[in-house]
Amino acid sequence: MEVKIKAPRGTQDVLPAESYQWQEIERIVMEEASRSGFAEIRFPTFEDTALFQRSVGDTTDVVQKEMYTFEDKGNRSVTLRPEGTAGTIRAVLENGLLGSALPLRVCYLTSCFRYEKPQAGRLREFHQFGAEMLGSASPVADAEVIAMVQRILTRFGLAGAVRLEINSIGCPKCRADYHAALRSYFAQRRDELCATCQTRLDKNPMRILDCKSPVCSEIAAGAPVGLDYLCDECAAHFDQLQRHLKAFGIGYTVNPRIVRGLDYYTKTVFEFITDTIGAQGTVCGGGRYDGLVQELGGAPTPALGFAMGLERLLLVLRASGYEFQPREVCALYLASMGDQAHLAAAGLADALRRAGVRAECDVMGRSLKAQMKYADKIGARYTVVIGDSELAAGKAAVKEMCSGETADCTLSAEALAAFLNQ
RNA sequence: GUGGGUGUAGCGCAGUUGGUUAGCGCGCCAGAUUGUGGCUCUGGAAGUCGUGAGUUCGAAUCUCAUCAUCCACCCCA
Repeated sequence: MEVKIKAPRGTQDVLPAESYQWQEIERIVMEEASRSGFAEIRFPTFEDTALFQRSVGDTTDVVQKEMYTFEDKGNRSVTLRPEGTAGTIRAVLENGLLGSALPLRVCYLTSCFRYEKPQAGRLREFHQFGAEMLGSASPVADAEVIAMVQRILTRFGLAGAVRLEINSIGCPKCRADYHAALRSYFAQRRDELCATCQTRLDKNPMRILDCKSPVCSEIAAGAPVGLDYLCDECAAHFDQLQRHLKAFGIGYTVNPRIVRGLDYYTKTVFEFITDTIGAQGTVCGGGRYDGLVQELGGAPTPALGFAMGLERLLLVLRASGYEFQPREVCALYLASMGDQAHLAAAGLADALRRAGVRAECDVMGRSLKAQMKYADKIGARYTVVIGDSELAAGKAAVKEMCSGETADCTLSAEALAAFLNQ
Protein backbone atom coordinates (compact mmCIF):
# COMPACT_ATOMS: atom_id res chain seq x y z
CA MET A 1 0.00 0.00 0.00
CA GLU A 2 1.21 3.44 -0.90
CA VAL A 3 2.27 5.76 1.84
CA LYS A 4 0.19 8.86 1.85
CA ILE A 5 2.21 11.86 0.77
CA LYS A 6 1.75 14.93 2.86
CA ALA A 7 2.53 18.52 2.05
CA PRO A 8 6.12 19.43 2.86
CA ARG A 9 6.72 20.92 6.25
CA GLY A 10 6.01 24.61 6.43
CA THR A 11 3.85 24.69 3.32
CA GLN A 12 0.16 25.38 3.13
CA ASP A 13 -2.66 24.47 0.84
CA VAL A 14 -5.04 27.26 0.02
CA LEU A 15 -8.40 25.57 -0.35
CA PRO A 16 -11.44 26.77 -2.27
CA ALA A 17 -13.01 27.89 0.99
CA GLU A 18 -10.34 30.55 1.39
CA SER A 19 -8.78 31.11 -1.99
CA TYR A 20 -11.27 33.86 -2.68
CA GLN A 21 -9.81 35.73 0.27
CA TRP A 22 -6.37 35.52 -1.26
CA GLN A 23 -7.76 36.78 -4.52
CA GLU A 24 -9.28 39.78 -2.81
CA ILE A 25 -6.05 40.60 -1.02
CA GLU A 26 -4.05 40.30 -4.19
CA ARG A 27 -6.49 42.40 -6.14
CA ILE A 28 -6.60 45.25 -3.65
CA VAL A 29 -2.88 45.32 -3.13
CA MET A 30 -2.08 45.39 -6.82
CA GLU A 31 -4.76 47.94 -7.47
CA GLU A 32 -3.29 50.26 -4.85
CA ALA A 33 0.20 49.76 -6.23
CA SER A 34 -1.03 50.55 -9.69
CA ARG A 35 -2.54 53.80 -8.49
CA SER A 36 0.86 54.78 -7.24
CA GLY A 37 2.46 54.00 -10.56
CA PHE A 38 3.88 50.61 -9.72
CA ALA A 39 3.72 48.00 -12.45
CA GLU A 40 4.07 44.30 -11.89
CA ILE A 41 7.34 42.57 -12.57
CA ARG A 42 7.79 38.81 -12.57
CA PHE A 43 11.08 37.05 -12.11
CA PRO A 44 12.27 33.49 -11.66
CA THR A 45 11.50 31.36 -8.65
CA PHE A 46 15.16 30.39 -8.46
CA GLU A 47 18.26 32.35 -9.19
CA ASP A 48 22.00 31.98 -9.20
CA THR A 49 22.91 31.48 -5.55
CA ALA A 50 25.49 34.24 -5.76
CA LEU A 51 22.75 36.79 -6.35
CA PHE A 52 21.42 36.34 -2.84
CA GLN A 53 24.83 36.02 -1.27
CA ARG A 54 25.78 39.38 -2.70
CA SER A 55 22.55 41.24 -2.06
CA VAL A 56 21.07 39.82 1.10
CA GLY A 57 24.53 39.33 2.51
CA ASP A 58 26.84 36.43 3.23
CA THR A 59 26.69 36.78 6.96
CA THR A 60 22.95 37.06 7.36
CA ASP A 61 20.89 34.26 8.82
CA VAL A 62 18.82 34.17 5.66
CA VAL A 63 21.82 33.30 3.52
CA GLN A 64 23.73 31.28 6.04
CA LYS A 65 21.07 28.89 7.18
CA GLU A 66 17.71 29.48 5.59
CA MET A 67 18.16 29.20 1.86
CA TYR A 68 16.96 26.35 -0.30
CA THR A 69 20.15 25.93 -2.28
CA PHE A 70 20.92 23.05 -4.59
CA GLU A 71 22.92 22.12 -7.64
CA ASP A 72 21.07 21.63 -10.87
CA LYS A 73 22.05 19.02 -13.41
CA GLY A 74 24.46 21.43 -15.00
CA ASN A 75 26.32 21.78 -11.70
CA ARG A 76 25.08 25.33 -11.19
CA SER A 77 24.31 26.39 -7.68
CA VAL A 78 20.80 27.79 -7.66
CA THR A 79 18.60 29.00 -4.83
CA LEU A 80 14.88 29.33 -4.37
CA ARG A 81 14.32 33.02 -3.74
CA PRO A 82 14.23 33.85 -0.04
CA GLU A 83 12.90 37.33 -0.84
CA GLY A 84 11.94 39.41 -3.82
CA THR A 85 14.20 42.42 -3.94
CA ALA A 86 17.28 40.66 -5.25
CA GLY A 87 15.49 39.08 -8.18
CA THR A 88 13.74 42.33 -8.97
CA ILE A 89 16.95 44.32 -9.12
CA ARG A 90 18.69 41.62 -11.13
CA ALA A 91 15.86 41.61 -13.65
CA VAL A 92 15.79 45.40 -13.80
CA LEU A 93 19.51 45.56 -14.51
CA GLU A 94 19.58 42.65 -16.91
CA ASN A 95 16.84 44.21 -18.99
CA GLY A 96 18.14 47.74 -18.86
CA LEU A 97 15.02 49.12 -17.23
CA LEU A 98 16.96 51.90 -15.52
CA GLY A 99 17.44 53.42 -18.97
CA SER A 100 13.81 54.48 -19.00
CA ALA A 101 12.25 57.36 -17.15
CA LEU A 102 13.09 57.39 -13.48
CA PRO A 103 11.96 56.65 -10.92
CA LEU A 104 11.22 53.11 -11.91
CA ARG A 105 8.38 51.67 -9.89
CA VAL A 106 7.86 47.92 -9.92
CA CYS A 107 5.93 45.57 -7.71
CA TYR A 108 5.44 41.86 -7.38
CA LEU A 109 3.39 39.12 -5.83
CA THR A 110 5.52 36.05 -5.26
CA SER A 111 6.22 33.04 -3.17
CA CYS A 112 9.45 33.02 -1.19
CA PHE A 113 11.27 30.15 0.46
CA ARG A 114 13.19 30.00 3.68
CA TYR A 115 14.19 26.89 5.56
CA GLU A 116 12.97 27.90 8.99
CA LYS A 117 11.09 26.21 11.77
CA PRO A 118 7.43 26.87 11.08
CA GLN A 119 5.41 28.85 13.55
CA ALA A 120 2.42 31.15 13.58
CA GLY A 121 2.98 33.55 10.70
CA ARG A 122 6.13 31.82 9.57
CA LEU A 123 6.20 29.27 6.80
CA ARG A 124 8.87 27.75 4.62
CA GLU A 125 7.02 28.77 1.53
CA PHE A 126 5.33 32.08 2.07
CA HIS A 127 4.03 34.85 -0.10
CA GLN A 128 5.00 38.43 -0.37
CA PHE A 129 3.67 41.49 -1.99
CA GLY A 130 6.56 43.82 -2.59
CA ALA A 131 7.28 47.10 -4.30
CA GLU A 132 10.55 48.74 -5.25
CA MET A 133 11.22 52.29 -6.36
CA LEU A 134 14.53 52.94 -8.06
CA GLY A 135 16.23 56.19 -8.93
CA SER A 136 15.22 58.61 -6.21
CA ALA A 137 17.44 59.54 -3.30
CA SER A 138 14.85 61.88 -1.89
CA PRO A 139 13.11 61.24 1.42
CA VAL A 140 9.92 62.08 -0.43
CA ALA A 141 10.27 58.71 -2.09
CA ASP A 142 10.58 57.01 1.30
CA ALA A 143 7.48 58.77 2.53
CA GLU A 144 5.60 57.94 -0.64
CA VAL A 145 6.34 54.24 -0.36
CA ILE A 146 5.38 54.18 3.30
CA ALA A 147 2.23 56.09 2.50
CA MET A 148 1.30 53.47 -0.05
CA VAL A 149 1.57 50.72 2.54
CA GLN A 150 -0.49 52.84 4.88
CA ARG A 151 -3.17 53.26 2.23
CA ILE A 152 -3.29 49.55 1.65
CA LEU A 153 -3.67 48.86 5.35
CA THR A 154 -6.29 51.54 5.67
CA ARG A 155 -8.19 50.02 2.83
CA PHE A 156 -8.27 46.79 4.75
CA GLY A 157 -9.43 48.63 7.82
CA LEU A 158 -6.19 47.89 9.62
CA ALA A 159 -5.00 51.41 10.34
CA GLY A 160 -5.64 50.83 14.01
CA ALA A 161 -4.34 47.28 14.21
CA VAL A 162 -0.95 47.89 12.66
CA ARG A 163 1.55 50.50 13.75
CA LEU A 164 4.45 52.01 11.88
CA GLU A 165 7.93 52.09 13.30
CA ILE A 166 10.81 53.76 11.55
CA ASN A 167 14.51 54.13 12.02
CA SER A 168 17.59 55.15 10.14
CA ILE A 169 20.60 52.88 10.11
CA GLY A 170 22.69 55.40 8.19
CA CYS A 171 24.95 55.02 5.23
CA PRO A 172 28.16 52.97 5.12
CA LYS A 173 30.10 56.00 6.29
CA CYS A 174 28.24 56.84 9.46
CA ARG A 175 27.41 53.24 10.18
CA ALA A 176 31.11 52.50 10.47
CA ASP A 177 31.38 55.15 13.16
CA TYR A 178 28.40 53.74 14.94
CA HIS A 179 29.66 50.19 14.78
CA ALA A 180 32.91 51.32 16.32
CA ALA A 181 31.04 53.03 19.12
CA LEU A 182 28.91 49.97 19.74
CA ARG A 183 31.88 47.67 19.79
CA SER A 184 33.69 49.68 22.35
CA TYR A 185 30.55 49.92 24.45
CA PHE A 186 29.71 46.23 24.39
CA ALA A 187 33.33 45.16 24.64
CA GLN A 188 33.40 46.52 28.17
CA ARG A 189 30.78 44.00 29.17
CA ARG A 190 31.62 41.31 26.68
CA ASP A 191 31.59 38.51 29.24
CA GLU A 192 28.02 39.25 30.25
CA LEU A 193 26.62 38.99 26.74
CA CYS A 194 24.99 35.79 25.53
CA ALA A 195 27.02 33.51 23.32
CA THR A 196 25.48 34.59 20.06
CA CYS A 197 25.86 38.23 20.91
CA GLN A 198 29.52 37.75 21.64
CA THR A 199 29.99 36.59 18.07
CA ARG A 200 27.81 39.41 16.85
CA LEU A 201 30.14 41.86 18.50
CA ASP A 202 32.63 41.47 15.70
CA LYS A 203 30.42 40.80 12.73
CA ASN A 204 27.37 42.94 13.26
CA PRO A 205 27.13 44.67 16.62
CA MET A 206 23.83 46.27 15.71
CA ARG A 207 22.18 42.89 16.06
CA ILE A 208 22.92 42.90 19.75
CA LEU A 209 20.42 45.71 20.10
CA ASP A 210 17.78 43.30 18.92
CA CYS A 211 18.66 40.47 21.29
CA LYS A 212 15.76 39.37 23.44
CA SER A 213 17.82 37.84 26.23
CA PRO A 214 17.22 39.82 29.43
CA VAL A 215 20.88 40.44 30.09
CA CYS A 216 21.71 41.57 26.57
CA SER A 217 18.69 43.78 26.27
CA GLU A 218 19.48 45.38 29.58
CA ILE A 219 23.00 46.10 28.46
CA ALA A 220 21.70 47.25 25.10
CA ALA A 221 19.40 49.69 26.81
CA GLY A 222 22.37 51.82 27.68
CA ALA A 223 24.12 51.41 24.34
CA PRO A 224 24.88 54.31 22.06
CA VAL A 225 21.90 55.18 19.89
CA GLY A 226 22.48 54.90 16.19
CA LEU A 227 20.57 58.01 15.39
CA ASP A 228 23.17 60.01 17.29
CA TYR A 229 25.84 58.83 14.92
CA LEU A 230 24.17 59.67 11.64
CA CYS A 231 26.20 61.85 9.34
CA ASP A 232 24.70 65.19 8.36
CA GLU A 233 23.26 63.85 5.16
CA CYS A 234 21.63 60.83 6.75
CA ALA A 235 20.32 62.87 9.65
CA ALA A 236 18.79 65.37 7.26
CA HIS A 237 17.26 62.57 5.23
CA PHE A 238 15.66 61.05 8.29
CA ASP A 239 14.45 64.42 9.43
CA GLN A 240 12.89 65.14 6.05
CA LEU A 241 11.23 61.76 5.99
CA GLN A 242 9.53 62.49 9.29
CA ARG A 243 8.37 65.87 8.08
CA HIS A 244 6.81 64.23 5.06
CA LEU A 245 5.16 61.52 7.09
CA LYS A 246 3.65 64.18 9.30
CA ALA A 247 2.50 66.07 6.26
CA PHE A 248 0.80 62.89 5.04
CA GLY A 249 -0.78 62.51 8.44
CA ILE A 250 0.83 59.15 8.97
CA GLY A 251 1.41 58.22 12.58
CA TYR A 252 4.69 56.54 13.45
CA THR A 253 7.15 56.01 16.20
CA VAL A 254 10.90 56.14 15.89
CA ASN A 255 12.31 52.88 17.12
CA PRO A 256 16.09 53.08 17.22
CA ARG A 257 16.19 49.36 17.76
CA ILE A 258 14.75 48.19 14.51
CA VAL A 259 17.57 46.69 12.57
CA ARG A 260 16.75 44.86 9.44
CA GLY A 261 18.40 41.52 8.99
CA LEU A 262 19.27 42.00 5.37
CA ASP A 263 22.60 43.60 4.58
CA TYR A 264 21.50 45.84 1.77
CA TYR A 265 19.56 48.35 3.82
CA THR A 266 20.81 51.89 4.28
CA LYS A 267 19.29 54.97 5.86
CA THR A 268 15.55 54.50 6.26
CA VAL A 269 14.21 51.22 7.57
CA PHE A 270 10.65 50.66 8.66
CA GLU A 271 8.26 48.01 9.84
CA PHE A 272 4.53 47.77 10.10
CA ILE A 273 3.86 45.74 13.22
CA THR A 274 0.81 44.20 14.81
CA ASP A 275 0.24 42.54 18.16
CA THR A 276 -2.72 40.52 17.02
CA ILE A 277 -1.14 37.51 15.33
CA GLY A 278 1.48 36.19 17.72
CA ALA A 279 5.19 36.59 17.89
CA GLN A 280 5.74 37.14 14.18
CA GLY A 281 4.06 40.50 14.14
CA THR A 282 5.90 42.24 11.34
CA VAL A 283 3.37 42.42 8.57
CA CYS A 284 5.48 44.58 6.33
CA GLY A 285 9.12 45.52 6.37
CA GLY A 286 11.33 47.53 4.15
CA GLY A 287 13.65 50.40 3.70
CA ARG A 288 16.18 52.12 1.54
CA TYR A 289 19.03 50.26 -0.14
CA ASP A 290 21.10 52.86 -1.90
CA GLY A 291 24.06 50.58 -2.47
CA LEU A 292 22.37 47.49 -3.81
CA VAL A 293 22.03 48.39 -7.47
CA GLN A 294 25.70 49.14 -7.70
CA GLU A 295 26.54 46.04 -5.72
CA LEU A 296 24.72 43.99 -8.34
CA GLY A 297 26.63 45.58 -11.18
CA GLY A 298 24.48 48.56 -12.07
CA ALA A 299 25.27 52.23 -12.03
CA PRO A 300 25.00 53.80 -8.59
CA THR A 301 21.27 54.17 -8.09
CA PRO A 302 19.43 55.04 -4.92
CA ALA A 303 16.42 52.84 -4.29
CA LEU A 304 14.03 51.55 -1.69
CA GLY A 305 11.22 49.11 -1.25
CA PHE A 306 9.29 46.89 1.07
CA ALA A 307 7.72 43.49 1.30
CA MET A 308 4.49 42.52 2.92
CA GLY A 309 3.89 39.00 4.19
CA LEU A 310 0.57 37.94 2.74
CA GLU A 311 -0.01 35.05 5.13
CA ARG A 312 0.54 37.48 7.97
CA LEU A 313 -1.69 40.06 6.40
CA LEU A 314 -4.38 37.43 6.11
CA LEU A 315 -3.94 36.52 9.78
CA VAL A 316 -4.33 40.14 10.78
CA LEU A 317 -7.40 40.49 8.61
CA ARG A 318 -9.01 37.47 10.21
CA ALA A 319 -8.07 38.67 13.67
CA SER A 320 -9.61 42.04 12.94
CA GLY A 321 -12.84 40.54 11.66
CA TYR A 322 -12.37 41.89 8.17
CA GLU A 323 -15.26 40.97 5.96
CA PHE A 324 -14.26 39.63 2.60
CA GLN A 325 -16.54 40.04 -0.30
CA PRO A 326 -18.64 36.90 -0.43
CA ARG A 327 -17.74 34.24 -2.91
CA GLU A 328 -19.63 34.21 -6.13
CA VAL A 329 -22.09 31.38 -6.17
CA CYS A 330 -23.91 29.48 -8.83
CA ALA A 331 -26.56 31.73 -10.37
CA LEU A 332 -28.68 28.99 -11.89
CA TYR A 333 -28.75 25.27 -11.32
CA LEU A 334 -30.37 23.27 -14.09
CA ALA A 335 -31.92 20.11 -12.70
CA SER A 336 -33.04 17.54 -15.21
CA MET A 337 -34.92 14.26 -15.52
CA GLY A 338 -34.66 11.88 -18.43
CA ASP A 339 -32.12 11.54 -21.19
CA GLN A 340 -33.54 14.27 -23.39
CA ALA A 341 -33.65 16.69 -20.49
CA HIS A 342 -30.11 15.84 -19.37
CA LEU A 343 -28.89 16.69 -22.82
CA ALA A 344 -30.89 19.89 -22.92
CA ALA A 345 -29.70 20.95 -19.46
CA ALA A 346 -26.08 20.39 -20.34
CA GLY A 347 -26.51 22.35 -23.54
CA LEU A 348 -28.23 25.20 -21.75
CA ALA A 349 -25.55 25.30 -19.08
CA ASP A 350 -22.90 25.61 -21.73
CA ALA A 351 -24.79 28.35 -23.56
CA LEU A 352 -25.42 30.24 -20.33
CA ARG A 353 -21.76 30.08 -19.42
CA ARG A 354 -20.86 31.48 -22.80
CA ALA A 355 -23.22 34.29 -22.00
CA GLY A 356 -21.39 34.92 -18.76
CA VAL A 357 -23.78 33.23 -16.37
CA ARG A 358 -22.56 30.92 -13.64
CA ALA A 359 -24.62 27.85 -14.35
CA GLU A 360 -24.43 24.23 -13.30
CA CYS A 361 -26.21 21.04 -14.19
CA ASP A 362 -26.09 17.49 -12.92
CA VAL A 363 -23.05 15.42 -13.72
CA MET A 364 -23.59 12.82 -11.02
CA GLY A 365 -26.65 11.07 -12.38
CA ARG A 366 -28.61 11.99 -9.28
CA SER A 367 -32.30 11.91 -8.61
CA LEU A 368 -34.22 15.14 -8.89
CA LYS A 369 -34.45 15.45 -5.13
CA ALA A 370 -30.72 14.92 -4.77
CA GLN A 371 -30.10 17.49 -7.46
CA MET A 372 -32.14 20.00 -5.54
CA LYS A 373 -30.25 19.25 -2.37
CA TYR A 374 -27.03 19.78 -4.22
CA ALA A 375 -28.26 23.06 -5.64
CA ASP A 376 -29.08 24.16 -2.12
CA LYS A 377 -25.69 23.14 -0.79
CA ILE A 378 -23.75 25.07 -3.37
CA GLY A 379 -25.92 28.08 -2.68
CA ALA A 380 -27.43 28.32 -6.15
CA ARG A 381 -29.59 31.41 -6.33
CA TYR A 382 -32.05 29.95 -8.81
CA THR A 383 -32.95 26.50 -9.99
CA VAL A 384 -34.96 25.25 -12.91
CA VAL A 385 -36.24 21.72 -13.37
CA ILE A 386 -36.25 20.40 -16.89
CA GLY A 387 -38.24 17.30 -17.81
CA ASP A 388 -40.19 16.03 -20.79
CA SER A 389 -43.10 18.38 -20.23
CA GLU A 390 -40.86 21.44 -20.03
CA LEU A 391 -39.08 20.40 -23.20
CA ALA A 392 -42.42 20.01 -24.91
CA ALA A 393 -43.68 23.36 -23.67
CA GLY A 394 -40.41 25.15 -24.31
CA LYS A 395 -40.63 26.83 -20.95
CA ALA A 396 -40.06 25.98 -17.31
CA ALA A 397 -40.54 27.30 -13.79
CA VAL A 398 -37.48 29.08 -12.46
CA LYS A 399 -37.33 28.95 -8.70
CA GLU A 400 -35.69 31.51 -6.47
CA MET A 401 -34.14 29.38 -3.75
CA CYS A 402 -34.19 31.86 -0.91
CA SER A 403 -37.89 32.61 -1.27
CA GLY A 404 -39.12 29.48 -2.97
CA GLU A 405 -41.03 31.56 -5.46
CA THR A 406 -41.20 30.46 -9.04
CA ALA A 407 -41.82 32.18 -12.36
CA ASP A 408 -42.08 30.77 -15.85
CA CYS A 409 -39.32 31.42 -18.29
CA THR A 410 -38.67 30.34 -21.84
CA LEU A 411 -36.13 27.54 -22.01
CA SER A 412 -33.39 29.29 -23.89
CA ALA A 413 -30.06 30.63 -22.78
CA GLU A 414 -31.04 34.15 -23.81
CA ALA A 415 -34.32 34.12 -21.94
CA LEU A 416 -32.82 32.55 -18.85
CA ALA A 417 -29.92 35.01 -18.82
CA ALA A 418 -32.33 37.89 -19.18
CA PHE A 419 -34.50 36.50 -16.42
CA LEU A 420 -31.54 36.29 -14.06
CA ASN A 421 -30.45 39.81 -14.86
CA GLN A 422 -33.71 41.50 -14.05
C1' G B 1 18.99 24.86 15.44
C1' U B 2 16.67 25.00 20.96
C1' G B 3 12.36 24.40 24.21
C1' G B 4 7.07 23.24 25.53
C1' G B 5 1.91 21.47 24.02
C1' U B 6 -0.71 18.16 20.65
C1' G B 7 -1.41 13.89 17.15
C1' U B 8 -8.33 8.76 17.25
C1' A B 9 -13.05 8.85 10.22
C1' G B 10 -13.16 15.01 5.64
C1' C B 11 -13.78 18.51 10.21
C1' G B 12 -14.50 18.97 15.71
C1' C B 13 -14.07 15.60 19.70
C1' A B 14 -14.96 11.19 23.58
C1' G B 15 -12.48 6.92 24.77
C1' U B 16 -8.58 8.51 32.50
C1' U B 17 -6.81 1.37 36.81
C1' G B 18 -4.17 -1.55 29.15
C1' G B 19 -9.15 -6.48 27.92
C1' U B 20 -13.84 -9.05 23.04
C1' U B 21 -16.34 -6.37 16.43
C1' A B 22 -13.04 1.94 18.46
C1' G B 23 -17.58 5.68 19.56
C1' C B 24 -20.30 10.78 19.25
C1' G B 25 -21.47 15.44 16.66
C1' C B 26 -21.06 17.92 11.96
C1' G B 27 -20.24 16.77 6.99
C1' C B 28 -20.85 13.09 2.93
C1' C B 29 -24.08 9.22 0.28
C1' A B 30 -28.98 6.85 -0.13
C1' G B 31 -34.05 6.51 1.25
C1' A B 32 -39.00 8.36 3.78
C1' U B 33 -44.79 6.10 -2.83
C1' U B 34 -44.39 7.99 -8.04
C1' G B 35 -41.15 15.50 -10.79
C1' U B 36 -38.38 19.80 -6.61
C1' G B 37 -33.88 22.16 -1.66
C1' G B 38 -33.67 24.22 3.49
C1' C B 39 -36.64 20.93 9.05
C1' U B 40 -37.22 15.90 10.82
C1' C B 41 -36.57 10.58 10.69
C1' U B 42 -34.17 5.95 8.87
C1' G B 43 -30.13 3.54 6.81
C1' G B 44 -25.06 3.61 4.79
C1' A B 45 -19.91 4.58 3.48
C1' A B 46 -15.60 6.21 5.75
C1' G B 47 -10.37 5.27 10.88
C1' U B 48 -3.64 0.29 9.56
C1' C B 49 -6.24 5.09 16.72
C1' G B 50 0.57 9.98 12.97
C1' U B 51 4.56 6.17 11.95
C1' G B 52 8.03 2.37 13.76
C1' A B 53 9.85 -0.51 17.53
C1' G B 54 9.38 -2.31 22.71
C1' U B 55 6.78 -4.12 27.37
C1' U B 56 2.47 -7.56 27.83
C1' C B 57 -1.46 -13.34 27.11
C1' G B 58 -3.53 -8.62 25.26
C1' A B 59 -2.17 -1.37 23.83
C1' A B 60 -5.74 4.04 21.07
C1' U B 61 -4.48 3.52 26.38
C1' C B 62 2.47 2.14 29.20
C1' U B 63 8.03 3.03 27.27
C1' C B 64 11.36 4.72 23.50
C1' A B 65 12.29 6.62 18.80
C1' U B 66 10.64 9.14 14.62
C1' C B 67 7.51 12.35 11.74
C1' A B 68 3.96 16.11 11.58
C1' U B 69 1.46 20.12 13.78
C1' C B 70 0.75 24.25 17.22
C1' C B 71 3.25 27.88 20.32
C1' A B 72 7.71 30.33 21.92
C1' C B 73 13.15 31.38 21.26
C1' C B 74 16.00 32.71 17.01
C1' C B 75 15.25 35.21 12.46
C1' C B 76 12.17 37.78 9.33
C1' A B 77 7.54 39.04 5.69
